[in-house]
Amino acid sequence: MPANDLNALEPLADKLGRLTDLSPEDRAALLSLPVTTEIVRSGHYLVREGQTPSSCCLLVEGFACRNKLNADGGRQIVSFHMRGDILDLQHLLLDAADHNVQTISESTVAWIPMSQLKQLTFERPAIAKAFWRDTLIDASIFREWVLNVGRRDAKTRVAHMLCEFAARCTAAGLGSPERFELPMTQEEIADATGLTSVHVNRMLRILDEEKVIDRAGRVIRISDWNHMLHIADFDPAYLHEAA
Amino acid sequence: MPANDLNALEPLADKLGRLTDLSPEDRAALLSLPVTTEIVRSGHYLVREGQTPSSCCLLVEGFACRNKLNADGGRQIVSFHMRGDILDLQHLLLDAADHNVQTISESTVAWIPMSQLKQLTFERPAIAKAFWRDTLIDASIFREWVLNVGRRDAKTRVAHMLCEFAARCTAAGLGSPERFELPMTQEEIADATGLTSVHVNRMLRILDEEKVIDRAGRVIRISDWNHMLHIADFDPAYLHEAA
DNA sequence: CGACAACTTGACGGGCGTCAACCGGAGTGG
DNA sequence: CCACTCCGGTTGACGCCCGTCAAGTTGTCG
Repeated sequence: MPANDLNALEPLADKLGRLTDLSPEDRAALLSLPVTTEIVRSGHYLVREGQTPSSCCLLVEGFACRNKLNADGGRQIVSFHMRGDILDLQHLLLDAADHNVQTISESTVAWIPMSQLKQLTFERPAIAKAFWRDTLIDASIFREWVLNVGRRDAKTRVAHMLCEFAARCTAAGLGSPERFELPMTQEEIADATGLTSVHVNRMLRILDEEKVIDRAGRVIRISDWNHMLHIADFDPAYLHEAA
Repeated sequence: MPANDLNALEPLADKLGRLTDLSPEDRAALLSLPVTTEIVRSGHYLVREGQTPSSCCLLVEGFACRNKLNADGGRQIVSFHMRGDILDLQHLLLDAADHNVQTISESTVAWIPMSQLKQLTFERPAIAKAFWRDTLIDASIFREWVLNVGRRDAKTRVAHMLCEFAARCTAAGLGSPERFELPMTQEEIADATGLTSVHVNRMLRILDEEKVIDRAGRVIRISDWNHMLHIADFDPAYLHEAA
């Protein structure tokens, strides 16, 4: 658990570099943040609803999700995250966490003291801008998820989730539509799409049978991406990936 | 259509003042923004998906919603807005609109040139902070909506939407749980909750019959707020209203 | 008083949840 | 090296919540 691992911040610097133009000085300032890295198992809670974190959690390797629970204990996953994503940037300006953050695979995370992050955003407007832009893209993704769970049928819903995950993996350099690996269980796909794991399984089987996707365990191959986009009602504009 | 209506910016200044501490100078700078006000009918589009607005739209009076359409033309409302809300702040940093913004009642809106807003956030960190905080709260509300449409049954879902609307109206000085008025049709409630207008009607009748709410046209009275919170699975923490 | 939008209610059907059983692979311990 | 456990995945049977369709009512505005 090194106290200051430069490599841990690289994925973040890369991601912010995709969001906005960062000067070499901005990038250097970012990379010199003090961090504590940690390896955690799948299912580990990084933030729990109600807490007021004093450190900010950066995902260096692996996958995580944000989720909320309803009164019956039903879980709704509201987003998935991967290498380079900051998982609780909102606590820079909000007090208590309004949702949980949990790993869905073994992961490496880096903790950055909130005070240092605050200072960095104060001193470096370009970095504040990149963070704000990241927040706005997050919000856009949430809006698309409201549409996905509210107004699409089960098959389209699952396909859409797969498309978004494929697109984001591709942007993060973790695969391509032609081949990427799902880190999550079918139950987690269900919690993300507002379905049950049984029905997710049925929909995946149908997508496979109809040759929309090609499954081998958790490895997904999508040979006809345009066809998939159509089936999934997926338009990547909401990801705002073009800088 | 006055070119510079000071009163139009008051609701915004009040709202930002609730989000963060603004110095008198910050407030004055905000209030001196050039605006063009306009009165529009219910159903008017203020922003359309795909556009890249050059002005930012502030809701001065009335109500609006953000919505997205799926491939079948189904509409999903992703948020409601009221006096003092900025409707497309995201276009400060994002290019093309990823959703529509539409009034749901006759409304007064104020257009602020994007360039002026950008400059203000550049010169006044406190205002940038307030805007960022507003963005973060928006995102929190979207997350709760994902949970609402994904993991709650129809009755709870409608009740939750009513609770949120009541809470936000109360914060904006537009009513109280004991009495507030819905500006939207039952079809719009349906589009916000991922249901159909027929089923929304059934749920409202049940909530009324069970004395959870008391309806008279679009006027809602909730005498036992704690009971309503329970029925609706509503915890206002996600609104982050305490400064 | 006619037109139209919003609201209301009933009948019926289907998409998805629930329940339950079984399979396969990975990890674990004897 | 095999038995056992456990988690995740798979499949079928059945039922309910909510969508669909359709008709009627109310209220409002011209």
